[in-house]
Amino acid sequence: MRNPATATATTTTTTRNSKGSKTPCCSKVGLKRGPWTPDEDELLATYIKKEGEGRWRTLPKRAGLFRCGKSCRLRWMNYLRPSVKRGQIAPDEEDLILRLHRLLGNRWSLIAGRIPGRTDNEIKNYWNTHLSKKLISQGIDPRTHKPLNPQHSPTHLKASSSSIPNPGATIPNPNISNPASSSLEHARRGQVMADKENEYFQNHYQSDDVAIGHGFTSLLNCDASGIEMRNNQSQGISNEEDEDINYCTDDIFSSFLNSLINEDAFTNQNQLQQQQINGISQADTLIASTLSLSQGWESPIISSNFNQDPKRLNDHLN
DNA sequence: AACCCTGACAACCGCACGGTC
DNA sequence: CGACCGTGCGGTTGTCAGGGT
Repeated sequence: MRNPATATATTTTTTRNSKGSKTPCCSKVGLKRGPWTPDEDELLATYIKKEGEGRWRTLPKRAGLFRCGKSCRLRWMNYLRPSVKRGQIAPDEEDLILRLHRLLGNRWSLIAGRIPGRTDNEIKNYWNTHLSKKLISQGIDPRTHKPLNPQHSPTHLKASSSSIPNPGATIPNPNISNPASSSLEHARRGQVMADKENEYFQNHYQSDDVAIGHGFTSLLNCDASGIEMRNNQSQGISNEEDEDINYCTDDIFSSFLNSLINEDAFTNQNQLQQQQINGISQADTLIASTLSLSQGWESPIISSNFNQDPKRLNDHLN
């Protein structure tokens, strides 16, 4: 429970992040919190249409709003932006969210980027309120997308599926050992994924050892707003790295994700469950391995191409 | 009518990271 | 090199509407 008193605190409070910098927050004197009024929305939307986005910290003052910059940005990004699609999540969107979550985990911004008009916040909320419960009711762990009942799971899946589901769980730290990461199974999963990555990138690049090494991680670096993100990220990096990031076009990102999303195994949940009961399938291994990339397990092809430097890989994944 | 409970989702918070000075 | 700024992300909390008692 948040203490209501903090909303009307009479002292200016700031917190410090790990780098020691001040992080202004909405608890500053005189700043309004809580739901936005139509008038505030109008002020914000009008100002941004006229002056453009950015400089969020000073925007409220310039726009005549008594809100913190973060609050303004959030309101614009999640609600006021013209491109934001309101209304019920369609069945096909729901299906896509499920597939992407299986691939990417709680990378809401990445997931949102694949669903036009939907924001990360909206998808996150929808997941927590609808989809996670739906999966649980189907006996599926929403975090791992594996059967909840350990009795029905293959031995090698028990470790990750026997826990109580926690939809809001933090993505595991790659540095913290994962049961799967220390096993032969991990090695096998990694090799399958490595083969799949190799196959994919060999089909899409002429220079294997260069492209493979950077391709997948570049893809994960891409976001919905791929172009914008590239523009931002490419600033201040070397030419060589810039060239690598240029591999990360929207087309490549799309086609690779689509190639994973459209795997037959994704299309039938019961079929997938049966495969898991009978024994791990290649598609399942691919899913697990792909998921592992976003959740901290290690893929040999990735690490080998990052000079055995998990930190660098992790940096790219994050 | 009043109260309680629950679900949905908007909003907030802490943190991380890249860039700039 | 360190301090600070701007921004984005994921997790958590607050608010409110609607239904049940």
